[in-house]
Formats: sequence, structure tokens, C-alpha cells
Amino acid sequence: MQAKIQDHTMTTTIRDTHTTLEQFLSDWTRQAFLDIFGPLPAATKLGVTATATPEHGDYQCNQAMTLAKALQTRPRDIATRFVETAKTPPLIERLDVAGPGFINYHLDRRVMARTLGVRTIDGTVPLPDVGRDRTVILDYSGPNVAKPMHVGHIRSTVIGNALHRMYKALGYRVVADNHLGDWGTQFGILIMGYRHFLNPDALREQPIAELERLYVLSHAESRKNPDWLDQARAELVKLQAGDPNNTELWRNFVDLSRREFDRIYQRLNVTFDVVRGESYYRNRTADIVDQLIARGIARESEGAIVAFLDAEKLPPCIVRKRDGGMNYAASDLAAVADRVDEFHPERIVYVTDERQQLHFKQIAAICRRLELPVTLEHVWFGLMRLPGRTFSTREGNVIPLETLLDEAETRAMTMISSTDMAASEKRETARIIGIGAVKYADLSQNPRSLVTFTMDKALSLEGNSGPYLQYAHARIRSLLRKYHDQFPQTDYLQATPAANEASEKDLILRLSRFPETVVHAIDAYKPSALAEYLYELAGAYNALYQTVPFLKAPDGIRESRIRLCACVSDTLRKGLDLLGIEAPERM
RNA sequence: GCCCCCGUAGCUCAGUUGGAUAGAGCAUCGGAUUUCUAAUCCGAAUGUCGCAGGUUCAAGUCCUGCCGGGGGCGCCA
Repeated sequence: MQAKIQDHTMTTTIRDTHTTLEQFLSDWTRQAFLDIFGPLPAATKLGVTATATPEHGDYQCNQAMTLAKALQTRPRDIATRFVETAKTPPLIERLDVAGPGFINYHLDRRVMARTLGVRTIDGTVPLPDVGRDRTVILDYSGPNVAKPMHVGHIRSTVIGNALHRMYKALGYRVVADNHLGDWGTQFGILIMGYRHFLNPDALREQPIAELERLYVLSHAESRKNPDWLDQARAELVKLQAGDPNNTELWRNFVDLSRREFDRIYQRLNVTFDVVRGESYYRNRTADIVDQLIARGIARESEGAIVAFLDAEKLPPCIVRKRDGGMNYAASDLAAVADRVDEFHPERIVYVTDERQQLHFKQIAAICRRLELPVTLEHVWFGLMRLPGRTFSTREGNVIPLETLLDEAETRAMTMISSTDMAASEKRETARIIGIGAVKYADLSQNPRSLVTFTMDKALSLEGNSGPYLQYAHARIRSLLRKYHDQFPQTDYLQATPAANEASEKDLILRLSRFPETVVHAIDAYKPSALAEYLYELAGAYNALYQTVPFLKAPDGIRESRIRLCACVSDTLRKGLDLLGIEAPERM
């Protein structure tokens, strides 16, 4: 996609959507440095970063300091020479030197406003296709079959889905795979429970709750009775060997669970490209283990097959159990090999909780030894806790995910009860607000932090929250409708976004930074970086809203301000969409 | 015992390849609505960035040690 620019002064600025403001400035800076100072040490990073405060301009380059030794010149002199010699494009209004040698970039708001106007003329917000010809496999959510989804599962699902959406928006070919836990030892336990404790009526009415009950009972039995555990292991081995009875049971468990999962995914607006689960790779595990042995990566130890990873300073990794059963390491390795064969991804990204860090380090090490042409990335997040203690299925203090979602929608409904919407629109809006609040509460923090879960915080509807962003969006949409009603003869889309008042200039800069924000967020695997950006954008808009009139502004100014507002609402909606959150037209 | 992660305001947390005076929300206090949705905005107050060294022109950020919390470490996933 390439936006056409008529103004010839723009030809040396951002002409298309293949770059970001930051990248454009960094590229220009690098070239200008080379032109002025000649060849520089290869490792030199010559780029710009956004400034912390507006007094220092919009972007800054700090390399005069780092280059001082190589050039044997004082930093301040380097910066001064750069500023006085470099031939700046129209986008850069001026450069100046500050402090020990910071180079501050002040950008021309009118040029930026025109670029914004051109790029978003049709209401879309283009992003650079940095992912062109790149394939990524995203492995997220992955709930265990026969266990209900509780609030602890929401993190992988919501964070993974946001990454999924961002990758797609940046032009990556992305394969999102829901790697269900459908082939583990739990089935041995579950089959034993099914055989001994089943309540058929309960299974018909509340299948997952009944499977959960059977699992808990059988698990408790296995803890005090070693024979029980051995029998459970034997049932698992039978299943893995293709025993028809156990296979039938297993298939039933999986079907029941998937129906329940699908209902929740639909509610969360989460989709996958493939749903394979561990069982999909079950016929490939033996082959992987053989390869590991043949290549000297793994060997027999105490009856099991174990990969020793001393060179990587990692503990040994068991890939095949003493009883011949394959464990999750074998399964994950088989999955990597299969995905490499089928999709040729440059990387596979796993989104799981922090407890699996060691596991994925081991898997990555083994894949390197197997010389599989793929990079594994583990995006881990902190566990969800209740105030005072951790979640535990056995302690029975889990909050079912659906209970949380119901509660969120109920609270949102209370909030909009006094509006004049029709009942159906109220229900739909409450759904959007409630689900959005739950998702945003999770996405707005650094994934790595340990989350202490409280209902009030998850459902908070003010401050840095999903509803805050949705509300800002809805108000702008309302404003645009009013404009059409009051001024049906004119079209704000013909106007260039306003860039005169300080708060307008501030918004122009923020809007221009949207693409690079998305790129940074995906590179760091942090949807929270995008969430923070959106929060600040909404805050900047709210500040503008307080200071200048829109509909009551003079002709011309009115159009350019409304145009600016439209850019904000488009960006908010796009940003929320990348987080998997809907934006209602009114609230 | 070994490995990984975290430690920032009363609470919950941001803090881009190391950059200029460490920031939000909640809570507290004080303001703003003849106006386009007050779910908003403006202001005040709040800090030994766990502790101690080190590297650097520059450290909340990197290195080492220690303290505190969480997680993991051959037959669970």
C-alpha cells in the first residue's frame, strides 16, 4: 500500500507505509553521519529515540557521546558539526544541540499533519509490513482437556491473541496453534476416575465439571495409593499404544472439552488457525527420540531416555519415560519438527506461564543440537494469584473464567443502564465493555509481573482501563455523527488535521508514532506497550477536548479539528482491535 | 544445594539499543460543567528505584555479592 503524495516537498519524507517515523529518522541520521564523518566503526548504532520530555524536541540522537572516542573529538563538537552540516528533509524543522552532546530533533507539525491526513484518508490506519515473507508460529492458550478454564488461563489466551493480531497487522504470515493438553498422564488418572466414580447424569448435564470431579477424586486416590497410580500409568500406556476402549474414552473427553473451550473462545473473540494439541504429534515422538539417540544427544539412563545438556549448563531432560511412555518434551520436540516441515517458520513463539522456562530452554537447546532451522521464543508471564495465596485447583479457590466474564458484563450493564439505548444495544454494549475491561486489565501490564487478581481491579472501569479507551472512542464517534447532522454540506475528510494549538501538536506527534509503537510492542512481545500508548493517546485527546471547541469552532478550523479527532478515533479503534478489544459506537 | 524471575510513591504498576528533572492509576486533598457524553479534565502531596560495591561521559536499566518474595531442578504438563 502506498499513499500518493502530491506535495513535492514531501518526497523526501515518509512516502509509503513500509517504514515508521522513528525508522525514517534513524535511517536519515545514519546516512547523514556517514556523509559528514566518513566510515564509522561497524558496531556503531546510529539511531534516534523518542524524547522523554517535549522541551528536548520530539526525537533525540545520543550518538555524539558514544562516537567521541572513535572520532577523537569532543561530543559537543561532533553534535554541533552534525547540526550545522546535515541537510535536513522538510519533516525536520530544526536540529539543536543540548547538554553534553544530545542532538534534538524538532519535527514540522504541518508536514506530519499532512502525512497523517493522506495516510488515513479512508479511515484505515496503515502499518508497515515489516513481516513480509516472514512466517511465525504462535503457540498459545493451550488449556488442558477435562479441566475447566479458570481465570489463570486468561493470560496466555489474551496475551497470545493480541500478539496474533499484531503479527497479522504487520504483514507476517502467522499460524496460531492452540496446543491443547490432550495427551498427557492426566488421561491415565482420568480413565481410572471414569471407571470407578462416574456419575452418568452429571456427565450429561455438566460434562466438564464431572470430568473435573473424576480427575480430582482419582488424583487424590493416586496420592495415597501407589497401586492406583501404577494402574493409571498403565491405562495411559494402553491409550498411547492405541487400545480401542481407552481411545474411545479419550476421544469423548476431548470432544466434550473442545465444545466448552470453543464457547469461551467465541465469547473472548479469540480464534486459531489450527487446533492440534499434543496428540496430533503422537506418531512422531518415537522418531524424534530415535534421532536424539542416533545423534548422541540422548541416551538411556535408569531405564529412561535422557538428553544431557551439560554444555548448555542445563539439567538433564527426560524425553522418554522408563515405562516407554513419551512425555511432553518428546511431544514438543515432535511438534517443532513437524511445524518446521510443514510451515518453514523463522520462529515459533510460545506463550505460557513462567513455570515452563526451564522446559523451553531445554527444548530450544535440543532443537539447536538437532540443527532445526528455526528460532524458539518463550514469552512467559507471571502466575495469577489471589491476595494472600496462589490459585490451585486442589484448594478449590479457582474462579471459573465464565463467572468472571458474567460479572464483568453485569457491572458494565449497570454502568450504561441510564442511557437511552434499546435493550438489545445495551446488552451488546455491556458485553463489549465487560469483556474489554477484563482483557485490558491483563494486557495493560507487563506480562512478566506476577498478577494479584482482584475482581475489582479486573473490572475497574475508570483510570487506565479498557472502558476509558472505549469511552474516548465512543465520544469521538458521537462527535462525528453530530458533525454530519449539523454540517451536512461539508466534509471534514477534505481537511488537514489541525496542528496549531499545543494540544493539537501533541496529538499529531502521538498519532504519528502509532506504527512504531506496534512494531516495538511485537518485537518486545509486550502488548502492554501498545496499551500504554493508547491510554496516553486517549488522555491527550481528553486534554484537547477540555481546551478547544470542535463543533462551535469557526469554519475551516472546525473541519481540521474534527479531522484530527477522526484520526484519534481511528487509531484508538485500530489499537484496541490489535489488543482484541472492540470499540462501541456509543456508550 | 543449584538455576530462572521479580523487588520503583500508602496500594496496583509503567519506565524503548544505558540518556537529560524517575512517571501513571487507585486512594487523599483542592478546583473545573450557560459548551460538543463529568466513565472526563486541571492542580497539590507522596520516593534511600531492596542493600553494598563495580563498569561508563551517563545506571531504575549492565556486571558481582548479599537480603526479601515467587517459580523451577529425570520419569506431571
